[in-house]
Amino acid sequence: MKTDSSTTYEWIKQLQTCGYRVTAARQTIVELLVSSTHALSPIEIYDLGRKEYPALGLVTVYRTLERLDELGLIQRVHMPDGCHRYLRATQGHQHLLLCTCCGQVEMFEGDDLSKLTQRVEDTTGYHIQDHWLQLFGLCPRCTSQSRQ
Amino acid sequence: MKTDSSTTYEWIKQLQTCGYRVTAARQTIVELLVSSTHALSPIEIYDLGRKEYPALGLVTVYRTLERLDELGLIQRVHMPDGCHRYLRATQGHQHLLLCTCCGQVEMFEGDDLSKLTQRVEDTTGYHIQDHWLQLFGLCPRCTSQSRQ
DNA sequence: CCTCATAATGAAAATGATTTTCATTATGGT
DNA sequence: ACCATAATGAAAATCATTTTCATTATGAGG
Ligand SMILES: [Mn+2]
Ligand SMILES: [Mn+2]
Ligand SMILES: [Zn+2]
Ligand SMILES: [Zn+2]
Repeated sequence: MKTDSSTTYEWIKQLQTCGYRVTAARQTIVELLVSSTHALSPIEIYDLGRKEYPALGLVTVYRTLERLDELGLIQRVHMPDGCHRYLRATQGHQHLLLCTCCGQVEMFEGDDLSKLTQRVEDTTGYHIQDHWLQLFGLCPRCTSQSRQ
Repeated sequence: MKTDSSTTYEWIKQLQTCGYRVTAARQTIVELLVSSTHALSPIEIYDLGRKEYPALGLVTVYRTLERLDELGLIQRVHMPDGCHRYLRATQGHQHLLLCTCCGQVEMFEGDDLSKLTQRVEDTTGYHIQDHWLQLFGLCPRCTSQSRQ
């Protein structure tokens, strides 16, 4: 089982391997993303990050998110309001399930959209490159709370 | 076959039925949305609309889109950059297929995500309420152009 | 048709997220 | 230690969207 700190170390090492420098700002941001159970907005990362490293700038948060996204270490979550949040990427093809109440994010895999994709290609003549699939619902905790 | 103008009339009538007033701004915006083959951004609607009706304000575009969305006459398209576009809603449950090159939007139906949804509910304990599914690809025209 | 309450509008300002600019600082190869 | 330059943070700019507010236009009722 991978601990958060070993993952943090690996991410930093990957940044280094790609020629990026290791900085306090990046370490702070990486630690937050590695250990968070829900998708973080840039502002959240900024606010949480400054508790650890008060000099952190919001712009650096955006720039670091860009790098980590390039390296495939995090993934973007599209929120209904159009803003973005970011989440540790997992290995393999996965999709997201968001709690509409508390924001908790769960991943799931095993969608097989190939039949659907094939049929849509045949019907429309499009050449399909990518897909977005996100599910929305209530997490177990919010479900039981709303039932009262 | 429904003509654009009869659809425009119906939308206006629906607004009226719901107690909204019929105005030049709303007629202009409705006409554009009814006849467009691709998803329009608020700014596009504003720019196109002012050709018809120069006094049109961008705020009114936003407000009218809100109304039409409430009535289920249009649907929101989530773009990769986080901005929104709007498109005539179709009857029944449909999804979008966007050309990543020219922005053309195609609708398709017949996704059956119920098995997937059920499995994810069983696995995660979430109570799933909704889903987003969008496909991205190249439309036939853009496919042939990019092949040269 | 005329009146009038008020829904709707557009201009301007405010907001909030994200990006750009730029002078300063910190990293890491030498 | 030195130094080229990658990275940073502050401030300003940009862009989409929302709020505020004074003015205008709609449509119900007379
Ligand atoms: Mn998938
Ligand atoms: Mn569906
Ligand atoms: Zn929840
Ligand atoms: Zn195209």
